[in-house]
Amino acid sequence: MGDTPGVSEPTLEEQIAAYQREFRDLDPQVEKIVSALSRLNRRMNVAYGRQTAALGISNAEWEVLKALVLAGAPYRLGPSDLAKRLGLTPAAMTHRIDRMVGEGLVTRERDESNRVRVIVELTDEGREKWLEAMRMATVFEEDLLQDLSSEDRGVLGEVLTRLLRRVEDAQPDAGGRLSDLD
Amino acid sequence: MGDTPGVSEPTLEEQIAAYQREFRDLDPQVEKIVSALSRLNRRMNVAYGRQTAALGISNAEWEVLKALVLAGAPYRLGPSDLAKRLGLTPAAMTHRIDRMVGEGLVTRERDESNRVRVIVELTDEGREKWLEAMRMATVFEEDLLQDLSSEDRGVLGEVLTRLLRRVEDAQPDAGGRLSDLD
DNA sequence: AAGCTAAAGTTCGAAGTTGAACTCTACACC
DNA sequence: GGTGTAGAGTTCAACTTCGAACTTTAGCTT
Repeated sequence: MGDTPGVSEPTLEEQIAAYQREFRDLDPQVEKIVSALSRLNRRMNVAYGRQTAALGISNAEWEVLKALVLAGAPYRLGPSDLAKRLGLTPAAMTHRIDRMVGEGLVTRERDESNRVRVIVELTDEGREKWLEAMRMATVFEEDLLQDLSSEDRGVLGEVLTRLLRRVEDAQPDAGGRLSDLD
Repeated sequence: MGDTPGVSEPTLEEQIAAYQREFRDLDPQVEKIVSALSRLNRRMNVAYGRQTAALGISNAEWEVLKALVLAGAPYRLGPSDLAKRLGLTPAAMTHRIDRMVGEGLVTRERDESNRVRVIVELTDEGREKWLEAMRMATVFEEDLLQDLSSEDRGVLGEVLTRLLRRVEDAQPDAGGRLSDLD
């Protein structure tokens, strides 16, 4: 097998060098930021995935739990609201809720004051799962940022929010699905 | 229908405030960084998705084109290598390549020197698509970072790579799928 | 009041992904 | 040289998602 050298994923530095070779007018500074961001995000999702799996749920389900908790007590939202917040189609939301009802994480009932609507509500078990996931997540996040001084953290948070505001203004979620795509 | 107030996605600030309400020992500084990162990434993927869609390809296909270009001339990789780099199962890779062969973006042929292997190679059309996507992406990225001074960009790039190194060390891709999950 | 229109959810079929089983080739060992 | 083992890639069934069609209810309009 002396044929193919160790063809593993290129490092960030190799990747940037390769892009510059193939695409002359590339700003390496910009590329570094964008690529690091994207890789970092992927790794973080993997980490979250391992943690939620340890709790017997999926990242997808964790997203639903988070949205419900964020809504505040009594932790209720309609399927459409949930779908909007998670960037899913209503169809996908229907199935996701089916599953989670089956697992006892949420309940689904018709809104008697407006019978077109459905209310999805967090169960105690769902809330408990969220809490455990949250505990694990914060440990991981704290570890991730361990090497950053408090000032660095402040600056990083500021810069990222600045960038976020810029995309959000350019992309006012109008109309469009916020599908994840990656 | 004056019943449900405008239940739209909470802003980053609202989200952090809500989490603090529900989970006492949450570091708002950490949460801000992590949430901004994740939202930013989602928005960026939406933006890339619109651009690649304008070229008649998907983000998924763009990822394959990128991996092949990164491999350097003659732009060849095996399905397993591709799968590893993209964080997909070999099964998914098979189907993805099927599609892309049908669209003329890549070719697939057996490696005559080792007939177990398959070589996926970028076509000229595939390379051209990559180039156009790259041009659009860099315009978007430059616009995204427009408000950041060169020093800010440098610092941001450094900090992000530092974080990336930290997760990569803790998570040496060993064994595990690098599935995206969100 | 009858009918229109809009909105909420669900159902259905097509597309993409996954994990597991399977096939085929290359290489090592006795 | 035959057998075994490991690796590459594909096939298959189950699951998740999407887009579009559809059902049901609420609120308008005349």
